[in-house]
Amino acid sequence: MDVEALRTFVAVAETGQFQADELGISQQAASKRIATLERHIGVTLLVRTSRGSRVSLDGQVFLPHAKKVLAAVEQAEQAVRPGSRPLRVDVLNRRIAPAQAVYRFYRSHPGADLDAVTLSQENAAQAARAVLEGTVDASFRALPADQVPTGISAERLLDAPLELLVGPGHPLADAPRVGPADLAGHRIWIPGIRPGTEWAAFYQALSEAFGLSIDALGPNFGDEALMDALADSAALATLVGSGDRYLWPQNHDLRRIPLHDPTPVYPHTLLFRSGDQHPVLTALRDHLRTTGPRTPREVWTPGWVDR
Amino acid sequence: MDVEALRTFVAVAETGQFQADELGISQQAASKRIATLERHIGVTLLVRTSRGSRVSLDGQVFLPHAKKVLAAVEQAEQAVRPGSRPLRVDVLNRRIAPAQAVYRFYRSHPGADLDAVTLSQENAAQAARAVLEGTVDASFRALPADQVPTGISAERLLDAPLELLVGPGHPLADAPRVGPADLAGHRIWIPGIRPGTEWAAFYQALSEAFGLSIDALGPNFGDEALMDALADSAALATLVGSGDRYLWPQNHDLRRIPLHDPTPVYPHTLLFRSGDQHPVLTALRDHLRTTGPRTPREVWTPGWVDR
DNA sequence: CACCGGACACAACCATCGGTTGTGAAAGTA
DNA sequence: TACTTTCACAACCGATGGTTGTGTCCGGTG
Repeated sequence: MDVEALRTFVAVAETGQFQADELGISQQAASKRIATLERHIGVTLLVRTSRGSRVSLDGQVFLPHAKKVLAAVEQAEQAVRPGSRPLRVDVLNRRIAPAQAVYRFYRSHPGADLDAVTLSQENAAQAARAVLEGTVDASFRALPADQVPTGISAERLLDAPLELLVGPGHPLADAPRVGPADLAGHRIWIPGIRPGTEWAAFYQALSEAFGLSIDALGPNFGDEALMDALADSAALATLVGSGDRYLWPQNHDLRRIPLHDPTPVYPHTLLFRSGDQHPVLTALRDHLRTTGPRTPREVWTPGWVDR
Repeated sequence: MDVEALRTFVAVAETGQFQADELGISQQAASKRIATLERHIGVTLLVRTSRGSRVSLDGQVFLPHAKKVLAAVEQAEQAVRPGSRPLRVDVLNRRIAPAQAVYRFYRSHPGADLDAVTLSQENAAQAARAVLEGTVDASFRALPADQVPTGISAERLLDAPLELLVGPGHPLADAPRVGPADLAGHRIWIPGIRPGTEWAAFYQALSEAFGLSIDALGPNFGDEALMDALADSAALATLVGSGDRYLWPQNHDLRRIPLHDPTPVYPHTLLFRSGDQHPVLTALRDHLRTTGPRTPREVWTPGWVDR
């Protein structure tokens, strides 16, 4: 049974003629459609005269059923219409740049139907699978363009500049700005980075590019422990995103020192299903493209990042 | 939205794979169907893996709606399925042969869902229109084959032999059998036949064929009045179908005298919508074809009757 | 009474669609 | 590594469903 034929039948039944102007098909096509429908269900639905058509008795029985089918179809389409449910965005971690960017987007789009979740996937490949399966609609990751699975689109929408975070006793504590190469010889500790993740790859590339010694291994005993260690050490430093909200460097007299010439940036990339029509997703991408903190200054990213 | 695609989606969702064996289509066809459906509604319904498919979150939302559409379609088809309502047969008049034939059919088919109605249409053309419009499903009439409207089928299924009905004083009252030609010169009165009807045409043809004087005009004052007149008259006669149930010739000592050589028969023809699939209609036609009182003897019918 | 116009069906034609078979890629398994 | 399973893509092709053109029916009209 063809849904379009039902639509045609309802229209003809209501207008009384096959002149289906608003149907967008010719009278002959409407005639064939309904003839096919009648042949399919085995009864005559319309009484044709030379001055129009009326519904037969069987047609009168069939009409409300046809309308019910059409209503069910409409409801089914409505139920999954893009935008009918909140957009689920994986922001990785509520402290870092993606979460704050999504929050700014939400502030500037008050009606946006949006859930920010933290999925805690191991790595970008698992996050991509979660996106593919619909667990979330989008996820902020950093993924080389040639590793994006089929069915997933990746857009680099958020560059997070890195800053050096040191305690008051560190030799660079009072420098107004630091170049990445200046960090050579200093010990940089970034706990909680698990091997095999894109974070590990990023810091690996960074250390190779500038001859740094970045210690990205070891368990993470919590931000407080890290900050305590930084505050007490004259040799230890770490790297954080310029927008990361740590509570609170001030409490420990920690210093954020911007990196320049070039500025290493972490290339947050939004993964989403190719062709996803969700209006909030579209708006979020537009927002990030136009208002994101992409800096015009010279930046450094790993070689495996596009552009 | 294609209903078949919904059916396919439900099957795939339940089996977990595109091996749509019971769908009667190939795996590739199922894949294309669902891809088209997904493109149409704008969301991904299934998560494809190399070992089957699972429904995505959107698919889980969509699935019950799809089932509802299919149920509505099934109900719509059920509502007008041939046989879902009683067959309405116009028997013209409960006294004459068609009504009795339908009654015999009903007796031999106890479960048959059947309404016998008397439509009181003026003539066969109007009855045909009523059939076409679905007011009744079938009507017993006598209609030349070349006057059957398009969309109507006509089957001559019931031959009603005529008998002479006379009072005890009539010259032919004691004849065991009479030939039509023997009636020439006798006055035959058949009240209640309106001009323009197929009955008038039948008696007109009969009178011309055998040189009879049939008075078919005049109002019908009721069967009782006719029988009273017959009982009292030595010159008056009328013609009745051999199966017609008049109450009661015996009361007036009326005589039924069969006509032979040839036997004029009234060719009751069943009009019904071409292609009507109603099982009771099919059974009724079969019944009449096999058990009807079609006589092998020599019969007379008007020239405009087929065969 | 002949003509006209509205409405539907039929015929011919054609693009699109939805099916098939054949093949390839991905991923789990022996 | 080789094999199996499963789904997607490509090529092909007949059926489907659209179009235009035309015919018929029938009621209204000059």
